[in-house]
Amino acid sequence: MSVDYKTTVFLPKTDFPMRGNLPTREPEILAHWEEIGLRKKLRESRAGAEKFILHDGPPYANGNLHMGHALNKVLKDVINRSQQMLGKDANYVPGWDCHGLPIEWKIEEQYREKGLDKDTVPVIEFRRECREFAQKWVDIQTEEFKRLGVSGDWEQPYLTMTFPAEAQIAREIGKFIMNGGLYKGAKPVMWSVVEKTALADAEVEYHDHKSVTIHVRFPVVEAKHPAVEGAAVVIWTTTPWTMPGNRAVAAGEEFEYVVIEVGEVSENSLAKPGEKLVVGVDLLDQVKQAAKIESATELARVTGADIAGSVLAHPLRGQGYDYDVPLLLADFVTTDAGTGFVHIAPGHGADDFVLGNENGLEIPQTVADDGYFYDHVPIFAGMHVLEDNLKISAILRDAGGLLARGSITHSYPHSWRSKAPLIFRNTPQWFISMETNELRETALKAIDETRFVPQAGQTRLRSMIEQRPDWCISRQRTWGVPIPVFVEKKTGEMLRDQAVIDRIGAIFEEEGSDAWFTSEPSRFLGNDYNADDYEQNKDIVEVWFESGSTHSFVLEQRPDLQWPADLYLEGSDQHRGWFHSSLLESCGTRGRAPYNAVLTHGFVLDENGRKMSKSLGNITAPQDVIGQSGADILRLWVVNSDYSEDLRVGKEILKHQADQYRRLRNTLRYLLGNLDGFTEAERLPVDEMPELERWVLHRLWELDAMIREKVEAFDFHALFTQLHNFCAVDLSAFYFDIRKDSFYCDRPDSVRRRAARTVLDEVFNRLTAWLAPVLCFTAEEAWTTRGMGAEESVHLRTFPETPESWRDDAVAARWAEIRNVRRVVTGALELERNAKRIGSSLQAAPDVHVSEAALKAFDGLDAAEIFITSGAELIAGEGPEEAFRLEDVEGIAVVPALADGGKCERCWKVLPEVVEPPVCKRCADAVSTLETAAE
RNA sequence: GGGCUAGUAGCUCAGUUGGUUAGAGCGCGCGCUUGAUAAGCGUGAGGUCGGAAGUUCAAGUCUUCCCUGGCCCA
Repeated sequence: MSVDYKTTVFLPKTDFPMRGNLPTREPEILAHWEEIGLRKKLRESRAGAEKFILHDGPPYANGNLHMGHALNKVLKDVINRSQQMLGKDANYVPGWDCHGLPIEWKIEEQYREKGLDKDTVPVIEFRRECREFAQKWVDIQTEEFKRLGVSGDWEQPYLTMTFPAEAQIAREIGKFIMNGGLYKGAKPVMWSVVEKTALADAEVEYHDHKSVTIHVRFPVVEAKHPAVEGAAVVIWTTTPWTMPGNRAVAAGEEFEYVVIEVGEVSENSLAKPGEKLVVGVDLLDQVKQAAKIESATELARVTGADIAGSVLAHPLRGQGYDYDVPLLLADFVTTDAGTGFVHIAPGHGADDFVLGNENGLEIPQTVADDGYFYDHVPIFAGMHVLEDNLKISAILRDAGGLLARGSITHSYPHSWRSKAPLIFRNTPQWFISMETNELRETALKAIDETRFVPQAGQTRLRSMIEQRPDWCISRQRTWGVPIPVFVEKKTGEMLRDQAVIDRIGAIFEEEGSDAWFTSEPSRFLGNDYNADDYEQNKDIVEVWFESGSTHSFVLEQRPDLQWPADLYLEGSDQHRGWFHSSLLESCGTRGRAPYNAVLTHGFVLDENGRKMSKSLGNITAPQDVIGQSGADILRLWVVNSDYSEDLRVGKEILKHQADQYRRLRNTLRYLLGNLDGFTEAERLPVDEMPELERWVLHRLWELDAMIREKVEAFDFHALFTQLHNFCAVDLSAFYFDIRKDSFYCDRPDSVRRRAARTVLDEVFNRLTAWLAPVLCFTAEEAWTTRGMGAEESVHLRTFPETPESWRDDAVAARWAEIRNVRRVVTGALELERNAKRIGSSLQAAPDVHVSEAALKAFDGLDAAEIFITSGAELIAGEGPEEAFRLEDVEGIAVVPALADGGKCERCWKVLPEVVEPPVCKRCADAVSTLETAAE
């Protein structure tokens, strides 16, 4: 009788498909989670457990997600999920940054398209539209984040524009009002004299503009170097109107300057024969040409360092400009154009302002908001900064200060709205002092007490805090939280009264900060003050202050969270941003950082390490990855990259993620297939297991320890590399391959098969849990496919405890030796295969010559089973000359031979016992139990 | 221009205090299996460690300079 033995073999059986089809399946899994209320169950399951709070840095609500968002949120999710698997209560509350300029622009843009003027729209109406715009993008991004598999409180996220948030932001500013940290100062900003408003950098357009240029003498009054005594330093500027604001001249420290005596000059030259001038060596020819100097004698050469500290006189000395003009050193001085000296007007340039501050210079207010000089400005009062430059240079000429006049057409900033040229103008602003209350010192101490991952973040943040100037928190804008300050008109003093701040907070809490613009000031001031005596500030606070305050209105105020956060996690640009502002805000109000640890990740680049940009056409969009491959593929990319540096992504890299995914998925599938029908009754105690199974348990023990360590270190790259190697090298290529025969052919009640299936069960339980934080969809699919255990979701589980007793270093060492021998055997068989002497390894029965030590490792083991051959002879000794050896494995020699006997039709082994019957004894026995069972 | 940071096989990454022929996984080529089959196993080929100079008995590892990127400033 002929039997189809294939039907008697226990082949893997599972509903878990080989192909993930993730773009379709993932949304189904999301819907399922929604249906069973997974989020609620998760929170309940961890009630009372130790909290792990990763405080979300709010993305800006004004567009679709890009890869940077995806990377950031997936990393956060992997960390939250893995902390959750450690048994902690990792409640994640996502948030959004809703105020600010980019949204204002969008709304203004819409107005322009409709032909409306922003200034004719009531503030409240404008703010309402901004709010709606932000809300729209919050909703869109919520859906996009959810689709990535990010688990969090999407029902109740935090938004910086909710009334309670706005109220708390105002109260936080109030703390700085009360503790004296907030003060009113001034700094130069881009200013449009047409619109009478400050402009942000992004609102500035550059167009060609023709400017009057002047070379001006600054006579040396006190020389630091004898060579410049009696000489005049020459500066060049394209903005004559800044001369009244001049307070210093800057030189380059290592630049070379030349002192000349003027010889002959052209007829209409303003230079005087015999006078001594100082200019940069490289620019001497240009200056001579501009000043129409025909000849000059070089008297000396000096460096910037030589003459620094000299004192100069303003060219209008004696006419109201009698102060000393110091000669300073600055690294922004160049020799590209001009004279090698830069005239410094601290109120009219960013560099000038910083240099002025560093050197304690006066920062004069010379220009009113309409572009006319203030009345208090000597000589120039009433003149216009853009229109009267010729007049200004004539005045300088008459005073003997002008060396030359010219004009230049150059790229110059203009307003994007009015297209009018802009000026840098010193304007009143609100600052938080870095020194009052020792804010800088407190912040630096807080940095030292914070854990940084990677460590380099600490240095970077530290050096920024060390160097940064006072924090300018005011913006002359509309969409944001107003700085809730009243200034007494008579004294110019700001009002410091906690009762007023409390009132403002209470009103904002109910009505939002719109109330600041709609209510009478008396409502906030109460009965103690006369509203007429006070000026209400209309500046809003910059958005970095708002997001820097999220810890106060999210962590402190939600009972399901706690302050400080365990972790802040953002891209490395946030050293200047959120990490920075949160630190300052919290140190200024609470004396310490709002976080215990800070993790930074790099930026997403294309496959060549270039920045992604539309013009390069190298953009990878998360929506496309999800649609084509699935969110789990994107999540896999995150952990397969080293986030401590910049990450690359592109077609080829994503293809590799899909390849790796397939290996993981098939490992799960093989486990499921061979665990079909496994019950507790089949489980075998560890001490009755073969050594191979005990080796697998040892590996699980090792991995368990590794995973817990890597999760705490947030090192998912190392974690996943090892996990993948375990699946590919230890399981698929080794353990599964060897035990395949047992799974398929042993009788179900055999010890060997029961042991192996018990181990598969342990592997499955751990692998699904270990993979779950990353492959959140696939792990769930595998877990629910098996449909066992009380938990309805893999995400409700914790990493299974692994008994210490599974550790067996002796077994590990022995099997390392065994695998070495095995490598030589497979190498020898490969030659046989190439020579067409064998195909399947089961056709072989090699003689393996081994050292005594190796022989001992095989003690009590079936070598043929491990080699997946039909037979194998282990022989102590060196073996014959012609035997196969591997260079890097000493003392192992293999002489291949064909297995002797017939091929068992069921298990395909070639055994002497298979002669008449078509199957071997083991298989005959196994088949008989099946027949018994069938009867 | 300044601060921080990176450049190791086609790809993602390891490479300990400088010390043998620089490793892994994936991909690729070839072979086997056809009972994990749009899977599985085996095996092989790939690197002047961004470049140059230097220190040293010895440099992927230390020093200097240069090139190419990235983030933040100016």
